Amino acid sequence: MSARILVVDDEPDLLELVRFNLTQAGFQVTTATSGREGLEQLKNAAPDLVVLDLMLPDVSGNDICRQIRSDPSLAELPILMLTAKSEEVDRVVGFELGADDYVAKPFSPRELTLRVRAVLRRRAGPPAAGSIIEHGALRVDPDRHRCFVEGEEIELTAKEFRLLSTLMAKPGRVMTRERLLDEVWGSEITVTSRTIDTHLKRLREKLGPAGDLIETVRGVGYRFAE
Amino acid sequence: MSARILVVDDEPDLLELVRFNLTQAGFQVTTATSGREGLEQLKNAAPDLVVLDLMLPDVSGNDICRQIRSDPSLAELPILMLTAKSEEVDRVVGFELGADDYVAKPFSPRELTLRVRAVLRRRAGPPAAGSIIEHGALRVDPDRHRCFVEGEEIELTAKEFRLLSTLMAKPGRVMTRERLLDEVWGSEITVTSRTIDTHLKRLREKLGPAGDLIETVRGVGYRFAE
DNA sequence: GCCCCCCGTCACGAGCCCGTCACAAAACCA
DNA sequence: TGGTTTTGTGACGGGCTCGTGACGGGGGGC
Repeated sequence: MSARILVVDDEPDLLELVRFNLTQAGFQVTTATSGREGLEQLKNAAPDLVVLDLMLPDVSGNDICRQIRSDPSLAELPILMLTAKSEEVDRVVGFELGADDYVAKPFSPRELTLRVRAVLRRRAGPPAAGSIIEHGALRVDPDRHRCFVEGEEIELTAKEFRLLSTLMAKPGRVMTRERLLDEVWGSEITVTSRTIDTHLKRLREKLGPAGDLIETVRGVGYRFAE
Repeated sequence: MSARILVVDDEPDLLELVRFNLTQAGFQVTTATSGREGLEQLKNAAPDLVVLDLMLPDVSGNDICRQIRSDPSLAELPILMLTAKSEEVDRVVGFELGADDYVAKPFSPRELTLRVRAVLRRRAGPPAAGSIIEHGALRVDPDRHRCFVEGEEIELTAKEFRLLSTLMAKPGRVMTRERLLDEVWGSEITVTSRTIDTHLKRLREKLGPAGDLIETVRGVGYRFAE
């Protein structure tokens, strides 16, 4: 019933922290302290999700990510990346590496648990249809980190993508700026709420005509059209 | 309305700094200069959140953390840790013991306030079960921030919407102007009670025939028809 | 080292929401 | 019926909110 999670990190303290919290949250957790060890375990018994530190001494998180994605039996395995700097996230969740989501250090245990659950939930969806969210001419594929407008791919940055996904997850429902800060920025909330405006402007710009689907509710927040 | 926060720190300067900024941000702040004193206050009157220095002379922040978490009546109390060093170890220890977030010294007042708010927000959970309120031809959907009269959408401003929602929440019950000021305007009571009249006029206007559902109770206030 | 991209901030401007005022209307009281 | 109090209403100015363009910093790729 409960999902099995492999955590790979070379720092014993951090590893223990993650293990402790995910166990508390009801997951079956196994650990590895190096990339090599992690890959070994993956071959023996594939878990339902991998939490992977980007910075590892021997095999980097990048390499592991790539190896997982290129192995047919593991290609669909959800990956949650731990990154030291939030600037790295573009590569991580972009085309290059194909992680499902990321959590920037330092993170709170609660946030980690939430994101693990979110990724598992997405993956657990109807296997054929995947977890693609589609509204009007807009199509978003969280697993692949891709976005299409009328079939044409739009390249979004990590923040833009999360912002759009969050809004589209509950169509018609107003999200306050505070709420968006929680969901998109997570624990790294050192930004003005006005920052959202800027990202939204860029997002609308990139989406072109479909940008109108994101509605402004003055004095309240933003809403994705139903 | 505004959350109560207990700040525990042995450094008077820092304590004052935190107290000042959180007070400015609209919180009710109480302070303690030692772990023992902090625990004492916790037992007397539990706040909504504790800001806790990890390094305290008598009882360490860790111990307080542990004691809070092991006390059933306090187990859910959000804790924000202040750590002197941003090293991983502090973070790990704090989190493992159940702190909700941490702020590394030196920190900016803004960051502290932001994190306090974020923790409180997360603990508060989703802002009420947004059930649709419906009476007669009028339908109000707080989640979507939408209002319909006989199926046709009426565009309301933020204040108008809150005013209508408040009145509709208790149909048949008279709301005094003071009450409405509290509920709709909240802490910013810098408004004449006559302002309500104007908003109500505009609201009735927009609602058209359904505007009659808002009844005036002379000398008392307003009431939504049953 | 250089350039590019992403991100966060700021300043400016437009639009409109909001609050107030003054006056009209209505209700209450004698 | 007249005076008083309370509420409705129209108009107006200020200020808040949001959109937008520009800028700088920081990191990675080349």
